[in-house]
Parts: sequence; C-alpha cells; structure tokens
Amino acid sequence: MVDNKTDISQFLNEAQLSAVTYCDGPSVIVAGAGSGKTRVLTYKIAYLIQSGIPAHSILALTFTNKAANEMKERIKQIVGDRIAKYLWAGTFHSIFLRILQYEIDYIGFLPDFTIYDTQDSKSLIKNIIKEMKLDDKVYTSSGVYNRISSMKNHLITPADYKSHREWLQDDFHSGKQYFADIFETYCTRCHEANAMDFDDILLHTYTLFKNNKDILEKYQNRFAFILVDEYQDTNIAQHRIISMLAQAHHRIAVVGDDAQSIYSFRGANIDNIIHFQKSFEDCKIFKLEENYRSTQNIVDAANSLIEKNRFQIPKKVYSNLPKGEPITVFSCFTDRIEADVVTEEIKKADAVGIPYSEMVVLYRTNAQSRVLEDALRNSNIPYKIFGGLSFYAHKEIKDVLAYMRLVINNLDVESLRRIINVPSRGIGEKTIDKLMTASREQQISPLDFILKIDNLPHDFNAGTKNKLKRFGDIISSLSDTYKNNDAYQTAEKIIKDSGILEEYSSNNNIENISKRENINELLNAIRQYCEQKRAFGDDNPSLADFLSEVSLLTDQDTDNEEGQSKVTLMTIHAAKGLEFRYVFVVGIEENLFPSPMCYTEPEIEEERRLLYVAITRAKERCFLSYSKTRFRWGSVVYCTPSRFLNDIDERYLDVPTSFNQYDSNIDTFDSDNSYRFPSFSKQKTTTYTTEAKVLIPISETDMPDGKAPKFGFVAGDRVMHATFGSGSILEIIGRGNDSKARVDFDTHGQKTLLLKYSKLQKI
DNA sequence: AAAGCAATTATTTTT
DNA sequence: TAATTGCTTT
Ligand SMILES: Nc1ncnc2c1ncn2[C@@H]1O[C@H](COP(=O)(O)OP(=O)(O)OP(=O)(O)O)[C@@H](O)[C@H]1O
Repeated sequence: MVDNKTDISQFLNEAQLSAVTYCDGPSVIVAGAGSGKTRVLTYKIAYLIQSGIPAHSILALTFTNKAANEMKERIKQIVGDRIAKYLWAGTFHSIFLRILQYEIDYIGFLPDFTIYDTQDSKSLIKNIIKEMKLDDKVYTSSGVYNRISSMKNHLITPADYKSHREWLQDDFHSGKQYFADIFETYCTRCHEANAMDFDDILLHTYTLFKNNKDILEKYQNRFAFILVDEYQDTNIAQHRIISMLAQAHHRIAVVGDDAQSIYSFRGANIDNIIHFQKSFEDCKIFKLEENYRSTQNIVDAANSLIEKNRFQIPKKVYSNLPKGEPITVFSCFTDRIEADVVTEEIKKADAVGIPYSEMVVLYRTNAQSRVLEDALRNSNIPYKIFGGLSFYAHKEIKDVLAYMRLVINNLDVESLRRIINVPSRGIGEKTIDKLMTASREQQISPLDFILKIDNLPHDFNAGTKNKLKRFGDIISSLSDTYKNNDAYQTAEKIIKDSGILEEYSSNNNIENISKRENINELLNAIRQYCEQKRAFGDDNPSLADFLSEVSLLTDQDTDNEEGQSKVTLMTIHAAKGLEFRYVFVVGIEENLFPSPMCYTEPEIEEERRLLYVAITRAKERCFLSYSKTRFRWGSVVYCTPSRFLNDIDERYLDVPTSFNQYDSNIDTFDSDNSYRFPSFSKQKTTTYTTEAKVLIPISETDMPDGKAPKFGFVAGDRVMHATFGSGSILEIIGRGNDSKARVDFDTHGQKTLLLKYSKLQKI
C-alpha cells in the first residue's frame, strides 16, 4: 500500500478484508447481525477510491440518509474530505429522485413536481372513491392505497392490471371490481397534479431506464461501482433498477441478512438477496461469522430465537467478546409498572456510568411510547422519541408545507384542497366540490380555473366567486415571489400572506403559542438549509429543493446529535442498523408482539425476525419485558407473554424469582396457549405487582387512590375557559387525572368538564 | 359555512 | 383513548 494512503486492512478481519478487496465481479455478503456488513461496505468504498475509482463514479445505497452520511464521514476520514464529497450516497428514494429531477425532460413531468406523502395519497383516493359513488366500507382508502402501492412495487401499471384476467376476476368475486378503475384514476390524477407518490419515484425511475437506452447507458457508465446495504429489505422495483444499472459491468456488491428482513409490509422481498445469484450468476458469496457488537450471551440468545424460523439461510454467528450478563426478563403486572421497571434499570445503568445516549427502549408499536414517556418524564430522565408524530406531521406545519407546494407547483390539487380554506375563508365543501368538477370539465387545474373564472362558465354566486378570486390572487402573487427569491424569503412571505401565522396570533393559549413556535422553527430550518447550501456553493437554494429533501426524510434522519445525552425511544423497525450498549424491549406479549394482524407462518416469522433485530441491537445488556395487563383503546386488556420468549434458549435468560399470586388468575384466560412463557415448569419469573413496588419509586399518579388533587382546583374557585369564558366551580368530581369540575359559567350556564382537557385557568 | 357536541369505531411496522 | 363522523344549531 502506498504510504500516503491509510492501510484499511488494519480495521478488518480476514473474511471482511477479502470481501472488501474482491472487485472482479458481483458479490453478495449474507451474514448475521453485527458481523460488520456495513463496515465492509464502508471500507470497500474507501478501497475503491484508493484504487483509483473516482468517488463520483460510486453509488452507495443505504437504508437511511443518516447511515449514508455516517458512511461518508468515515470515508472522508480515510481518503480525505475533498475526494469523498462527490460520492453518490443516499437512500434509494433520495438518489432516484435526484435522477428523476435531472432527467425531467424524459419522464413526462414538469420541473418541481410534488412528492405526495401517504396522507396526500389516501386523501386523493378517498376523493376518487367518493366521486365514483362507491361504498367506502368496501373500498377503504388505506386498503386501496396498500394495494396500489403493492402493485407499483411490483412494477405493475393500471394497464398491466387491467390485462390480467385473474386479478380482475378475484376483485369481482371479492366485491371490489372497481379497484382497477380507482387505480387508473389515481395514477391519472397524480400525473395531472404533477405529483408522485413514494412508489412512483421507483416506478418512474424504472420506466425512465427501460424506455431510454441512452439514459440508462449514461448512468451505467457513471456508476462504475454500485454498493447496497440492507439488501434483504429491497423490493422488486429496487432490485430490477439495480440489476439494470449493474448489467453492463457487473460491478456490484450487496450486503444483507435474511434474518433481518422486516419490511415486507411495504413490498420488501427477501428473495432479492436469497436469489441474488440468479440475477448475477458469476456472483461471489462471502460469509462473515464473527459478531463484534454483542456479548456471547446476546448473540447466543438471538441465535436460539431465529433458529425457530423455518425459512432462512442457516448461518453461524459467534462472538469473542465476554460472555456478559444473561438477558433479563421482567414480568410486570401492568404496562405502567413495566415502564417504571425500565426506568429503574435506566437509573441503575446511569449510576454505573452508562450514558443515556447508549440506551434505547424498543417497542412494536408507536402507541406504546406514551407510558414510557410518562415514566421517564416523572423521573427526570432525558429522552428523545423517533417516529410517531414527527415535527413535519403537525397540522400547522403540514398546512404551511401545503401552501409552499401549491406555490411551487400550481397543479398540486391535494395541497390546494388542504389549504384553500385554511385559515377559514368561507370556502366550504360544496364550493370545493363544484370547483373540482368545473375545472375538470374545462381540463385545467383548479387554481387556473379560479384565476380565469371571469371568462369561464360557472354557477358560483358573486360572494363565493370573490372568495375564490382572493385566494387565487394570494397564491399567484406568492408564485411570483417564488420565482425571484430564495427559499427563506419565499417561505417568510408565504407564512405572512397566507394568513396562517395571523390565525394563530389571535389569542395566546398554549396551543397557539406552540403552533407559532413550530412555524418559526420551520422557518429556522429553511434558513439553515439555505446557509448550508450556500456554503456548498449553491447560490440560489430553492424552496422546492428543501421540500423534496424534507419529504424523503426517514425517522432516523431527524436526529440532531447536539444537546445533552438522551435515552432513545423508538419502534424496532426504526432501530434497524443501529447499536446501543443497553437495549430494553418492552411489550413482548401475544396480541402485540407478534402483532394480532399476523396469522400466516411467514408473517409470524417476520415478527420473530423483528425480535431478532431488537435483541441484536444490544452491545452489553438486553432486557426483555412483558406485562400481564395493558391499557389499550381506553380499557384494560389481559395479556399473555409472547410465544417468542419461549423460543429463546433458557440458558441465556435470567428470570429471577417467581412469586406471583396473579398467575393463577390470569392463566385461566389462555389455557389453550401452549406457548405460554410462565408455563414452563420451573420457570421462575418476577412479577412486579403494585405490592412489589417497594422496589420501585411510586410516582404520584400511580398511587392507588390517594391521587393528589392534581389540578389544584376547589369548589368556589373563579376560573376562565377558552370558549365559555369566566365562571365559578361548583364541585370537583373524582380525583387525579380523570377528575371533572362542574362549573357555572357566567354567560354559558353549567357545564361539567374533564380537567385534563379543559385547560381551565384560575382567575 | 362553521362551530359545537354526541356517537362511533379503530386496533402495526414506513419510504 | 383518540380520532373521526354525523348531527344540530347559529
Ligand atoms: N473487524 C472489526 N474490528 C472491530 N470492530 C468491528 C469489526 N467489524 C465490525 N466491527 C464493529 O461491530 C459492530 C457492527 O458492525 P456493523 O454495523 O458493520 O455490522 P452489520 O453486520 O452491518 O450489523 P447489522 O446487520 O446488525 O446492521 C460495529 O460497532 C463495528 O464497528
């Protein structure tokens, strides 16, 4: 190795090094968790650059943008900043979007097309179903959306669909004969609105390459080497595009682990990696067997779990790290106690010097985060949550973004629908429906119709017409602003002229303040974006670019590492590829994990893989817990331990002393469940019940009934309510979180209000 | 057209 | 529980 180059062999074991240096043809690494697959990919890129392949000729596809950036950072350290900068690294969606935007002349869309998110798509589908006067119980927007998405991920167009007799017959027999028509209309409408959904990004890339040989050749030549991480979670469309690109030179390296395939619900196809050899017959297969991440106990426990899957590529994974602690299992009486137990363990870990940022709590569904948050907050433990309601999912932010999208792309019907009456302009449902029909008759966009309304036939009354025209004027003048200004200036004017900020400035209640803060935060993000772009030499950062970046953010991408060290809360899906010293997996119960939506064996096996992924995120310690009761959909439900707990070899589990009087009761609920965890004979399990809670600090709200008068109101207090105005409290009904107040309002009479919602203020 | 209120009903993971 | 839908009143 030339001495001015970092010798990368020092960072790799033998097997890894041979995978890195093999460049004569296609290669695939199928290896277990923590064996260094991502590491191999990273160093392989560095190796390629060191061997003289320019960074701008290397395409690296990762599962999140964050992973791409981390990879880039590491490569910069090895080969230097200036070279690594030009590497093509990102998610499938973000890279392909860039290509589509660049090849805009060939894809039949106009520049600055909109990306519809799931909500937009579902809303469009809902409107189509309504227009076609179909039963929305038979055709649910989610059901239709999922089916359309699945079709697109299999590269099936409406025309293809309609030529498949079998599918049409199946639809007919299941009473959904109009699905094909909805599918077709949906695609037409998206195109008319100059919009693409997530799946279209892949689909249109595929068609672009398929229909334009010269363009395909251009990218085949540009990408002299292609590398893909997490290949087990690619779908058919992605696999086909990658195959096309690599067809010319066969310089492709993919890595993955079939045991970690957890995204089949959005089209991921495990066969892509299992049968990679079919697409590239000369492909070389590498195996990595040593896990560098986790202790032996964690690796062995995970292996014993995944062994129970019938469909898998058998593989060895071992660890040479210390044996470590066994995996601890907690049995808890309620979900709240479970959260307290986890909180306690987090405190203990903190006390022995584990930083919060090295701890993660993983769960199956986002809804489970609530109890955990409460427990952590009560103990003043800093935490951050991924997923669920992200910043960009807030109503006020989505509204502002919709304005931006409409201003950028005047054809974007979904955005127009969303904000034509936000803030309230007296344009209601009837008017919108009429506008849609009329504009479709004229074959122009609704906005265009409004702008030309004086010269077009219509039956709006003068008042409504003026309201529409005023809205049209706002948008068209903002569109002019957009053409001549940068992202920040445009955004600022949109927020002002749309009237959104004003709407939330009318009164200073807590919600309005937080909405204003959010809007300002959005402005800040845009300003930062502009500064960043300018630093990279882009003089005129456009709002459109900001929007497309934002629409393809993954949950992990929204992490900003500044500030204090925090415990992470996320779903297992979101934790893909990450690692933490301490991992807590909660809610390992039947009807939750595995999800009650899974019936078939392949579905159950995917859930098992999900637990495998969860456990293998842990470096040092892993805690699994389940609860015997859980608060769900407003009532208490009884739960039994997940069958997966029985799949893990006892030898690697630490299940401390059992005592628990509740077992006998609860067991009667599921006497037919042969998998039941506490059922295996001398299995010892600690159940944390309220009685056992001496071990656990009892929070104020968890006390049986001595709940503090949480809201601090007593009869006789004078109070103020946002809508009813001032009044006097007549009595307080109940205690604690669910207490109500009967209030005699000066102008609105008597009302009974739940204190936790009513936001009463003492005056 | 909009706001307020009562009734209903859904239950997973995400680019 | 929370979000949505449908109904009633202004
Ligand atoms: N040869 C090695 N020497 C030291 N550490 C290593 C080596 N190989 C991998 N590691 C470390 O092991 C951990 C797991 O590596 P990596 O994330 O690349 O594995 P992976 O196979 O991609 O895992 P997963 O499939 O779970 O995402 C990382 O912390 C990495 O730094």
